[in-house]
Amino acid sequence: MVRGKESRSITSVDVARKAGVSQSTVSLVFAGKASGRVSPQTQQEVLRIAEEMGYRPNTVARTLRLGHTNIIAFVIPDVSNPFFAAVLKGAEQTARLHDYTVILVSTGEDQEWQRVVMDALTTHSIEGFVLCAVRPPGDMDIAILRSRAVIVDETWTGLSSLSLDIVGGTQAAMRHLFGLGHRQVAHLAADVDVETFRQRQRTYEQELALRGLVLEARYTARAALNPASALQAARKLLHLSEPPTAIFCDDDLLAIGAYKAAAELGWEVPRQLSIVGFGDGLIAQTLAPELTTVAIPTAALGKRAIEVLLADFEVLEQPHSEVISLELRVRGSTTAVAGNA
Amino acid sequence: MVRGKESRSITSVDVARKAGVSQSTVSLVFAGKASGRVSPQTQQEVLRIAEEMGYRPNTVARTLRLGHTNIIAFVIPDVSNPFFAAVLKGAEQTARLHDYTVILVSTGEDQEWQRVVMDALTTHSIEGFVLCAVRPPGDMDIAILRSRAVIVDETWTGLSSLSLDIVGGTQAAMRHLFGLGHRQVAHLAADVDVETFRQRQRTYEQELALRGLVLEARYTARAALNPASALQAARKLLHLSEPPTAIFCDDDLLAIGAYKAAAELGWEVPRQLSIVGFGDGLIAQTLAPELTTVAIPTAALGKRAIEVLLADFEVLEQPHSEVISLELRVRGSTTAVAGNA
DNA sequence: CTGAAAGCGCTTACAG
DNA sequence: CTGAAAGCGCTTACAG
Repeated sequence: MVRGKESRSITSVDVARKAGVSQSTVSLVFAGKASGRVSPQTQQEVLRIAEEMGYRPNTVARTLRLGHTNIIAFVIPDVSNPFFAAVLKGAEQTARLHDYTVILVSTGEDQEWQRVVMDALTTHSIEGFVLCAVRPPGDMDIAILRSRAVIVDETWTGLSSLSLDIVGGTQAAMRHLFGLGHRQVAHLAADVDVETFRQRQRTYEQELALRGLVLEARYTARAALNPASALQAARKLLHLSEPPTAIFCDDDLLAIGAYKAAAELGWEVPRQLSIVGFGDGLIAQTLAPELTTVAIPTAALGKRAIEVLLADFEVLEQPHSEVISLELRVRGSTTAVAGNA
Repeated sequence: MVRGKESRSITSVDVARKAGVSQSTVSLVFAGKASGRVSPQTQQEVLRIAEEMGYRPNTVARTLRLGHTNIIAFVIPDVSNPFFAAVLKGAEQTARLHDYTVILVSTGEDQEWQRVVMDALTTHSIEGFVLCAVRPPGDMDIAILRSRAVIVDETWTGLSSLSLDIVGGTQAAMRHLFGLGHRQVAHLAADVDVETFRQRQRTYEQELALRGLVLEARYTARAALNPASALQAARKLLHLSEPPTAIFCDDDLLAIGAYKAAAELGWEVPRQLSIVGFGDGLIAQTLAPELTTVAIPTAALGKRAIEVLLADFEVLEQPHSEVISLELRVRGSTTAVAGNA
């Protein structure tokens, strides 16, 4: 394994020699296919010797022979976003139950992850993909991914998908604010080009229209998914001549910026500014007051992603699509509109 | 790769046949060892045909032949702790530069990760390990890990390590509080049995002793590394008959609980309670006021871990040990002691 | 400059 | 119940 020092490791041949049986016999014992084919005594003996010698089957050889690994790549745009960690956690547990290992591939900002994934894929070392809020690279042949990938929080023609009911979640958030009397509702939008965020934007606009409210361009501010960028964008909103009484944030991460901007101006949340987030992870609990937010069932999402993927491995039917509904969790960051407007 | 449908994939033999050359030639071209051994025209031709057929070398076969993978496992106790995500990010970038892939192994609460790691290791599918705040399982033969693993934020006999100057960091935090006049400094401790936290505890105690302050058992509260547990523990501290004027938290995650407990009592941070954390990730910026905390250079840590590991692969010398110093970042959560005591 | 062949360590019919 | 042997797809001396 390690360069430099070739401490050749123990193989089934070594064990066989020492146990005085054939290599096939050792192999059968370790593959769990020995019952009825190898006598119990022989099995015992083989296991004992193997243990003694510290033998462990080489999975690389096994994979080459069998033609499939047991590795699923979990592809996300950014490891430092806690949302993905939470989904991964669910995925990993479920995968482990089915004897699969999940590896994390973080694409980062560079679009170059295509290379990584293409390689991994076509290189036969990865069996399936969970694409979490990332799309396949544009120039990729989708046929190669078919029934080997499930896309989460996105959709893609030809791939199984697990989408979130972003529309429903956004509606719940907006209606909650409207119900509290807010009419000047701003949108702190994620400046990321994926469908999940475009849906929030569209629904935000539709909800305003449904209430007969005008959509004002200056009420939408865009920010990258980090607190610093969110703060800058939120500042712009709060410094408007007629500032919003509530902000709908595309992600809890962005809500951090809204809290900070409010604090800078000495505004009290929620009395002078109501804030709604999207996600409901650690951040929502960390903020004070705790954040009213659209909860995404992350662990369940990860679990389901693996289940769908494994099902896809078995049958080559149509891609499977599933929508997961979202609930608004009302906490301390929203209240009835006051005299701020 | 995928069960069910054996869409046999294209191999070097297929390419060779179509290109009218031998399989060896194709192999040499793709291994980048063709120059001077295969004519440029032939190379061109092979590449063209391969491209046309969608050929991609099978890395599993390559690994079996070569005897080493290019996979490093990054082992952490909990994916949902943002600290690890940050370290991983640094590790991943560096590994990629050296053509290694990092996979994430999260051990979870169960100690059963030993099985996972042992398997992975002895199974020849993983080349090296970064153990991040986890120790090798007790019953593991360390020889097998030697020069294949680097341990971060921990130490272990026989393994290269990257430790943090926890003592220095804790001293800086305590001295900062003492300098502000605090004498009743509580310790919100992580209830996790790893050296990094034991060091904080010891240093906390030593610093008190150095100032001639008595160590009061009730001033130390233990909590699991999540906000809910931290809140419970922090409550205990604040409800003491003589509550602390400052709390030193073993981790930023625990500081969340301290903020919450203070908020419950209507105490203002830092005026009525100073709080110091440990970590300095997203959480420190999310809390309001922003958290004074001991900063751990996560990205640099991840980067260095990979570098040390790769160096270990090359030479079989003594394990390498390195200590990374920590800086206190003073922010808004600490101030001079008031009349609260 | 090019090819035939051995071998990495397994799994699995096939024959006894 | 057990073994000899082919083959997964590469890499790399070795021979020409």
